[in-house]
Amino acid sequence: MKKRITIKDIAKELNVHHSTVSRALRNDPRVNEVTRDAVLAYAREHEYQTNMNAVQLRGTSNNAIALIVPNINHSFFSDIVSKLTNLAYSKGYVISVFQTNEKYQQEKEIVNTIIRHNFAGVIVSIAKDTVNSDHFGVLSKFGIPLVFFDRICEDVPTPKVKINNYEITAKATEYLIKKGYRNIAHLTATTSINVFRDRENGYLDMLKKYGLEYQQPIMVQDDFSIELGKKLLSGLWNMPVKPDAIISSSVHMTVGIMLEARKSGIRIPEDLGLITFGSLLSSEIIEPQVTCIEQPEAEIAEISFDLLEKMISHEIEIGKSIEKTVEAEIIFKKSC
Amino acid sequence: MKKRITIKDIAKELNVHHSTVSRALRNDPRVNEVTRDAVLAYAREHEYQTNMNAVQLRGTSNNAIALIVPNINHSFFSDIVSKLTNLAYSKGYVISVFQTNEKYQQEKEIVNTIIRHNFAGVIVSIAKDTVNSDHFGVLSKFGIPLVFFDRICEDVPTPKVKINNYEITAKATEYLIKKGYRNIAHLTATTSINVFRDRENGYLDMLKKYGLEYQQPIMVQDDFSIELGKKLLSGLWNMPVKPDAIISSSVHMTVGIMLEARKSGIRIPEDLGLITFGSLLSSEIIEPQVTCIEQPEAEIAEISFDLLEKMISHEIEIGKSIEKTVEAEIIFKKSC
DNA sequence: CTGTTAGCGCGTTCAA
DNA sequence: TTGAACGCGCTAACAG
Repeated sequence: MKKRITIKDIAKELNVHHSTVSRALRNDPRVNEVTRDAVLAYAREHEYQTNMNAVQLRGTSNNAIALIVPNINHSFFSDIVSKLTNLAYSKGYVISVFQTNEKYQQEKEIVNTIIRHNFAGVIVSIAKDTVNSDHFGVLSKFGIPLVFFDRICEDVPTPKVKINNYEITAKATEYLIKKGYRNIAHLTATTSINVFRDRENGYLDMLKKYGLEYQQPIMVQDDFSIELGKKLLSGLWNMPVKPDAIISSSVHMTVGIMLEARKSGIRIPEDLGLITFGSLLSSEIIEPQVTCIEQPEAEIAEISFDLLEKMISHEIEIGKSIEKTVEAEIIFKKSC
Repeated sequence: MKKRITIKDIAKELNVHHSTVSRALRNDPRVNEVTRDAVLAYAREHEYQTNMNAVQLRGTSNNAIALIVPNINHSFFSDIVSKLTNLAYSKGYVISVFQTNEKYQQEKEIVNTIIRHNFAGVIVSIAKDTVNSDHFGVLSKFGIPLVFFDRICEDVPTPKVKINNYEITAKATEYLIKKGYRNIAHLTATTSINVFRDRENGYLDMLKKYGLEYQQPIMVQDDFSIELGKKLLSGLWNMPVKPDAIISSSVHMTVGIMLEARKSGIRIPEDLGLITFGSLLSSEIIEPQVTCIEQPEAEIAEISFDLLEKMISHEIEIGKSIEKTVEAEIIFKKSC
C-alpha cells in the first residue's frame, strides 16, 4: 500500500512549488507551458488523483448527489435510480444510491452520513417507517438542497414531485364500479405516508360517491410480498362477504393474489376483478393480463433532477416549497 | 444557508479550546465530566455534525463502501445491492451504489470518483463494455480494497467471487439433450466477459461431448431486452434449420422469446425447449413455467462483503488473489 | 484535566 | 510566471 501521491510530491520531484503544480493541474493560464506540460505528464504517469477531502474541506463544491430510496429491488425505485443515474452522469454529477430498507433509523443515519460528507444535494423517497421529518429539516440547516419524490414529508419546505395517487385510484375504483363490481377491496400501506393515504382517500371517496356499502381498506404493515398477497386474498375469501374486486398497491402482492386465486379456483376477472399499481417485466405473458397503473418513472426522474440542479445552482432557494404532480396512467387489460 | 457549525464554534461559545471539544465529542476519558456534558449538550442542541472531509484528510478511515454494478434495474443486481446494503449496515458501514450503465467510460469515472473520495473499499461487477482493467489496478495503488463478483477482471490480482457458469450451462445443455432436444441455441453476450465466455464454453463443450452438429452461439451486443428476445427468436425461426431449444442468458430476452413464440404459434416445450438464467418475480404465474438457473444472490453478497471486510481490516492483504465459486442451481419447470 | 502546536492536501491570496 | 504563507476542520503529540 503505497502512500497516495499529492501535489507536494509532484512539486518536489519537479523542483517547483506545490502551488504551481496546483495551478498547472487546473489549467490556470498563468503558468508556463513547459512547466504545465511537465506537471500534467508527471501526474498522468503517476496516476495522480485529487484528494476531494482536501478540496471540499476548503469549501469548494462537490459533484456527488445522494439518492435515498426505501428499496432498490422494487421496479419503481430501481427504474428511477437507473434513470437518475444516467441523467446525472450526462450533466457531470455522480449519483450515490442509499437504501433505507424502509427503516426510519437507517434513513436517519444515511442523512447524517450525507451531511458529514458534504454531498451537493439529496433526492429522497421516504421509508414507510418514517413518521418524523426532523432529520430532513437538518439538511436545509446545512445548506444541502433536498428534493422529495413520490413518498414525501409534507411538512418539510422543499421541492416535491408527487404522483396523482388520489385521482388515479379514484379513477380505477370508478372503472371497477362501472364494470359492475360492487365489493371492492383496497390493499395498500400505512396512511402515514402521503402515497398510501392519497390512494386510500381516492378509493373511499369513490365508494361514497356511488353509495357503495362494502368497504375493505387494508393497510398492511409488513413489506409488500408475494406471500402477503396470498395470505390477504385467502383471508378476504373467508369473510362473510367476499370482495369481487381488488386494487393492489404492489405488484408483489398482486402476484401473490393471482397465485392464490389460481390455487383456489377463483377466476379472474369473472369472480375477482384486479387492478394493480406498477407493472411486471413479464406482464404481457401472464394470463389474464393485469390492468395496471403505470407511474411515469422517467418524468419523475427528470423533474426531480431538474429541481435539484436548480437548487444547487441557486436558481431555487433552499427551503422553498414547490409542488409538481405527474400523472399516472391506467393500462387497461383483461383482469377486470 | 447558515454556515455549518464546527468544533471551534462550540469551543468559542463554551470558552474552552477546540481540542477539548474534539476530545469531548469522542468521549475521550481525559475530559472533565462537566465540560464534556456541556459540549455534548451544545452539540446536540445545534445539530453539530463532524466534517468527514477534515477527518479523512487526516488519514483516518471511512465507513463508506462503494458498490459498482452495470445496471440497477436488473433483478440479479438489485437483489445483491439490496442484500449488501443491509449486511453492510449491520456492520456499521454505509453502501453507496454506482451504476455504470454497462459503459466502460462511466465505470472509469466512477472509479476515479471513488479514489478521490477515499472510500473504504469497493465491490464491483464490471460493465459489458469493459475490456481494459487498468482503472481497477489503480485502486490497489491507492490502497483501496477491491472485490469482484460475478463479472470479473481475470487479470487484476484481488479477491473474486464467481458463479459456476461453465458447469451449470453444461448441465443445462445436457439436460436438454437428454430430453431429446438436438438443435440447441445459446443466447448470451460478449465473450470478453468471463460470465458469458464460461457459459458459452459450457454449452459448446457439451454439444461436442454428445457429437451434436447444430451449433448456434449468439453473442448479442445490445442490452438484453424483451424486444431483442422477440427479434432473435423470429430470426432463428427463419433460418433453414430451426432450433428446437434455447438457453437464454437473460430473463428479459426470455420474456421476449415467449411473447414471440406465442404470437407465431410456437409451442413451448413441444416445438421449443427453454431454459433461462435468472428468475421472474411472476415466474410462478407464467404458463408454461420456465426452467431457470437461479444464482445465489444472498451468498454472493455475503462472501463478497466478508472478503472486503477482511481486506479493510488487513486480514487479507491488498493485491492477493482469492477465488471463491458459488453454485447456481437449475429449477426444473415445464418449459423443456 | 486542558491548552498549544502542528499538519493532513489543496487552492487562494499577496508578493516578488 | 512563480513562490510563500495561510486556512479550511479536525486530531494527535506534547506540554503544562
